[in-house]
Amino acid sequence: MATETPLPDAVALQRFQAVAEETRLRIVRLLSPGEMCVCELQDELGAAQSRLSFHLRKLKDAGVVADRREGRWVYYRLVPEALEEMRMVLADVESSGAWEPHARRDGVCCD
Amino acid sequence: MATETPLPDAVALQRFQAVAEETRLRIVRLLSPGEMCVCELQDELGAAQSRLSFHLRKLKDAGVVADRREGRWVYYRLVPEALEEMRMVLADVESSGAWEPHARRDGVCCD
DNA sequence: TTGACGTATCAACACTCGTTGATGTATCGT
DNA sequence: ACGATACATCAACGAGTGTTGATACGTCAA
Repeated sequence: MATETPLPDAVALQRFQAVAEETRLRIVRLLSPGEMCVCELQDELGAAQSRLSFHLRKLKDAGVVADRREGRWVYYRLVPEALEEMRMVLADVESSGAWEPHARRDGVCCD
Repeated sequence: MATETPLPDAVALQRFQAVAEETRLRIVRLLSPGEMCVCELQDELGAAQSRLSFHLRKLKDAGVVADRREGRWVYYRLVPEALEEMRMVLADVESSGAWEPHARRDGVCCD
């Protein structure tokens, strides 16, 4: 396998995609106070088990949540680093701009 | 506080959805230093015109960008408030957790 | 007016994504 | 061993989303 450029955006993009869905954003908010097992989330969301499992996998693949098995139960928790990284992406975009109107060379924009 | 509706509000969700796409995330980053007209973005992205227009509309509908017409050209710029709001959503989720392992009543999690 | 240019919108298609129901896997209690 | 529970995975379907090419709209210059 050739060294494919890791495309630093790819990870961030996947994380935004993970959060950009109603059920998954609700899951993230539910996990905010602390970890929960799947059955608890199931109660809170009123979602079918396979549906919930599908979304939890999306979040896990994106690194937004992590899981831990304890006996029969699997507990999910947030990964603060992932959320922090997303915030930094947004902060970078926000801060690098001078927000001056049309700070371009004068003349036409298209040649 | 009777705020028993931590449901992800539609606006924040729409904004995350707007950013959670490769082309649109690139657009947001390109607009970071300042506004750009569509043809400039077209050059930078190498995207077809109708495709770019489609994505710009998504971003605009979500309130992530705003546009301004100047003669024949339309300039797009970021809306800092929208980005700030997204950051706050993430910050709220991050801060409200004590990150203590399994801070639940002991016993089973599911009755 | 005419034509050229920049941008938006539309219809059709293709593809991705979320949902559902069934089946599979791991752990526990008896 | 067995059955029950908690969770994951799979296949099929439907719905949503992005792409493409054509067309429409608005602005400017001649």
